[in-house]
Amino acid sequence: MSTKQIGASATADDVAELAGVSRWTVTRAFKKDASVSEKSRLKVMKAAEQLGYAPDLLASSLASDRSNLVALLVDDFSNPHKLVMLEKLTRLLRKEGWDTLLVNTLSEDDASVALMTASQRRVDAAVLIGSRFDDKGLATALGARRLRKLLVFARYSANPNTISICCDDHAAMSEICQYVLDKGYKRPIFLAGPQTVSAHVIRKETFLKNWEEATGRPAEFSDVGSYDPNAAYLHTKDLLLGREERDLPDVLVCENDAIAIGAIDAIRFELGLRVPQDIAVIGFDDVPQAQSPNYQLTTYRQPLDIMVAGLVDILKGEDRQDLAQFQGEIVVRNSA
Amino acid sequence: MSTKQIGASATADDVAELAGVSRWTVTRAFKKDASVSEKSRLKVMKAAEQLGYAPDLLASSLASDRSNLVALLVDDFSNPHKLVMLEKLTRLLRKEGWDTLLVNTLSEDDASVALMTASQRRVDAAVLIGSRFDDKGLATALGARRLRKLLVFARYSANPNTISICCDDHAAMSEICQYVLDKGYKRPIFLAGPQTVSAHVIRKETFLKNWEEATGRPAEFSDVGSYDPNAAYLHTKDLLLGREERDLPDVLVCENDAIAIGAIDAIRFELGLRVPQDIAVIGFDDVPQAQSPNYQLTTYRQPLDIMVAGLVDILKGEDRQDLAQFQGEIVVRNSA
DNA sequence: GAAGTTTTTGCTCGCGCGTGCAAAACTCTG
DNA sequence: CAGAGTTTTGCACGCGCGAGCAAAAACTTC
Repeated sequence: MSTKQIGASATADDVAELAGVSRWTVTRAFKKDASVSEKSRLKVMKAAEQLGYAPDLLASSLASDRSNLVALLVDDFSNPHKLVMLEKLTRLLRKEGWDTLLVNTLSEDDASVALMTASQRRVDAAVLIGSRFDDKGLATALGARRLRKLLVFARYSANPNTISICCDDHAAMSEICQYVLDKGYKRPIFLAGPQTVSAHVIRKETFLKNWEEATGRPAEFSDVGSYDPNAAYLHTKDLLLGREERDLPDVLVCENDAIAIGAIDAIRFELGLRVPQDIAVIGFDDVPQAQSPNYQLTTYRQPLDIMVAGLVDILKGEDRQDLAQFQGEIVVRNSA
Repeated sequence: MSTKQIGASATADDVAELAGVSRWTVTRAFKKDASVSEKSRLKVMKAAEQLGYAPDLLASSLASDRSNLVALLVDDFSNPHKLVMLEKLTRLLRKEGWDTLLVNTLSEDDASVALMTASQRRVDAAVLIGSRFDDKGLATALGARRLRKLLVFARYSANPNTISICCDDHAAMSEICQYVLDKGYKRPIFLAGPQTVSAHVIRKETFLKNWEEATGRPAEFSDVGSYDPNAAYLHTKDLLLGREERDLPDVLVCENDAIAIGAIDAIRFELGLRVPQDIAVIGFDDVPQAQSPNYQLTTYRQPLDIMVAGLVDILKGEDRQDLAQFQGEIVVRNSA
């Protein structure tokens, strides 16, 4: 029957014929814990090798209703931390047998469309890695779709249909606040990112609240429009340039490293001041740049590897309830 | 027939039944240039809306033998330029109707396995974006597989089965060399990345050759093991620390920005020298960091947007022969 | 309004594989 | 070597949709 064309891809039928077994034996030979005799498995493998056969994952997904595909939705590529996360996620996922669909959420209101795209590919799960994803929008998008699992990575989501994998921002920021107090800083400014999403408010609110409780005075804050270092540079310049010395902060507590790095540049090159002697800076994430001697950024490191492993557990169907409470650690360098 | 479960995904059959048309009319209503009457298209869309239907791309791919999927193979996530490329690629691809499979090439010899993975998903094309992909390995991997197209992005490949989309490295580096000569630098060192892949040698060879032709003296060079800024930092330190002043270079010409940035840090923080007054630095890529006032890196900008558009043309089946000759431009900042 | 032309609709067959069951082949015991 | 237990193999059916053709419907024209 199967008159193979040269270069055409072989199917399980072709392999079966060549190996002298049934198609289903071929299928089983390629499945991990399937019941095949060693003898026929070898026959199959030899034939498959000859024909250059590999199972068609499309057909397999369709038939089995499991795609072994995970969609990663990313809405912000200016934060260098994204690259670190992408690396760790794609690495472990692939090791564990999942392929990764990378979906660039093109604009603010594109998340639900992107989610739809993913569901049309029958992904086993969609993972949101972003700053602008809005809980409300997600609830809608999740509606009647056949999205098996919706995860939010590295940030908390209150959406009940969603699984958050993130560290305990409240605890983390409390720790940072305590560090700032211990170091004796008096006039902090909190530099927050876009505050459109409720979850992002946690770090800011925590810092402001803890600071006020500890000192009796409110702390100043300011919202940068994005997590882009260059944007943070301009924002910090606008915020601080021209201030009297007594109105300047002695420490900038930043929602993350992307902001912190831009802020450091602005302090040095726009204000002509020194970090940390004149103004100290604290970040969050511990991006690769943070260890550059240029920045030596004191920051907070999330346990990314463990978090990714937790994500994989969820994909495997394990029931984990401890995924929104990971503890990281302050990495003390020279910037504060 | 179709007793739909709540929350279960609707199929074209369900929609057809509800809309009172045949399944194929439903299919057509969702296809761009298909012939459907406006009347039935509306009926279909209304029914689809009610049921939350969207075509199953898996089944569609299987039946049509077109997946609208492109695999991006990335083997090096430490170079920040990768994030820029990923953003631009995923953005345009999605706009044009392709989804993106991001494959992390885990180790040196994993490229062909990764390629296999992609082909099992029936991707319409696989795009290599990396530093370590080896032409020879690719030739093998490409063997009898059903990879429709294999592209190499942002670097040249001599593999005949492969389409390179890159700028003219020879011309670019000649331009840089001329700039270095014009500025009157006398003792350059070329800092190259991993030189395992023949294509990477182009920039280095071009610079060394042009320099020697112009000055009659050979230029020094050194190979950094990777495109990681932190690695480049250490390498530069080892290379230059302890040299007599007359043995120090007056300019470092770097294969790309990742290396250049690490080099600048090393010059400042290990040698205690100034950029560009003591040692100038030139990069390649124009990563976002290059414009930081900290670095103000003079570098070479590739026309990424046009290159990505070229890639899309290829995917669309257009025949373009001009894809390995893109011209970029030197971006002069303060570092050289 | 008949005949011709164009648009729209329906349908058969197949894409490549997995599920779940039943038949077949083996293995073991007394 | 019969009978019971175990492993291995084969198969009918379906996953959801698309290509390509033929039938039906809608328009034109005179």
